[in-house]
Amino acid sequence: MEKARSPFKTALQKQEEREEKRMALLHAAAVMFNAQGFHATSLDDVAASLGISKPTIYHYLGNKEQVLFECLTIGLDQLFAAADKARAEIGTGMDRLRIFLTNYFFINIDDFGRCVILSGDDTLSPEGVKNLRAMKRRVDTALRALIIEGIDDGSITAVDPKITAFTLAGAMAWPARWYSKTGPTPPDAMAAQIVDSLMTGLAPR
Amino acid sequence: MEKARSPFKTALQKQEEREEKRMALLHAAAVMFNAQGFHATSLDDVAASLGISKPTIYHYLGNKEQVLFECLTIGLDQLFAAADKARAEIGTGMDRLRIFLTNYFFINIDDFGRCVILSGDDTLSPEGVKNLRAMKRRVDTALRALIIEGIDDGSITAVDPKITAFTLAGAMAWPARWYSKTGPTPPDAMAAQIVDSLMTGLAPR
DNA sequence: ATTGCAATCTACTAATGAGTAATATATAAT
DNA sequence: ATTATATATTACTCATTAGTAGATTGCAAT
Repeated sequence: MEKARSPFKTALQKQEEREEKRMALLHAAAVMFNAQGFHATSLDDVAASLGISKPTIYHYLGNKEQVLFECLTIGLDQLFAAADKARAEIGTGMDRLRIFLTNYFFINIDDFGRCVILSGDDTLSPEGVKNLRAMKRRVDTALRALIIEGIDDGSITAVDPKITAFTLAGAMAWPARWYSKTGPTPPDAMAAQIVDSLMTGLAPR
Repeated sequence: MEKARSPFKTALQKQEEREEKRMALLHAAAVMFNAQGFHATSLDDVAASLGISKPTIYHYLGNKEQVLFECLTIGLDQLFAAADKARAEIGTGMDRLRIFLTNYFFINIDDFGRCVILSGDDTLSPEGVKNLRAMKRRVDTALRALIIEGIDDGSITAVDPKITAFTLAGAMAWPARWYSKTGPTPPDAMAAQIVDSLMTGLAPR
């Protein structure tokens, strides 16, 4: 027999509710940071957009910089997870690079990923910048590794991995600035077009 | 016989002095906007960096948004001039595209060009955004024209001009975020590497 | 001389927004 | 019952900063 639905919450449920609220706050903040920029967004506005008051944000997340830092961490974690997953895939280096870049695109046009691209390093404290840089470096390293593996197995033409990683990252980051999911070209199609175009450039000849 | 150097200035000299001061103000503002972001930079700070007071900025430039708008206009004018010049050059479409992109790089790592890339559209009033968009579109149009000319004369492989223009723009914009002129790789070398890498991708096969 | 204009300052205002203190309520634990 | 903890609020403080008013100085033209 099922337990009757009870209004009395278990510890686990409360934990989950808290986490859900935390995420809702972060998401609301990310959206507003992306739309208006970090400094132009007040925590009062973020709170108001969820129908709550500012101190509640402090209760769940701490100060404004921490809010941003959490958003960036989520975005970067997504990128890193995508890199890990792509690297574990079977296929040539180019195959796996294509998979990674496609997901890179999806993450970059998502709220937390956009945050990573749109926030300048300048917004954080020196401490925060250091942590952020380290996370970004991990993603860059993974990207380079994929390129190198492709060169080694002959699926990618001989290029400079470092420069190539930068140009690819730049090309993938740019859409965060202008692409709208609700525009004429749906995300899948846009990702395919951009990634195809880049892959053509990297194909052996 | 030469005129004696006189401390009494002609109208022209005064005009020039004014213009020089105006530019010095814009440059100082651009540098600080790039380093800390628009909203995190106060006009008091900009003024202080030149040893003057805030009202002087208002005397020369008007309000804060106008200061930014001027900076952006200068950067975009530089880009457009580079495009014009490249298009007037002789050589294949690819040759001219290479010339344009190389200069695009130099402009983008310069103070006013950086401003264009680092400032989100969000910072300006709706009016300003409209003007800015129009200027950006002109540059994008020129870039696409070069790509199309290259495809037509066979110096560039058949690609989608729109998508290619976006990926190129993204790849060229990215260095504004991380490249430092005083780092290990000098601007010329960095430009050459990046542009070469992109051109390889566009070469016919 | 006087009037006007350009450049610059000091000293304000008015608004905004980060962060906190004190408080209220509800639930959970003892 | 009582005490502690989590959630959320109102109502502040304090610092920052865009923008302005008004004064000052000096040069230039009449």
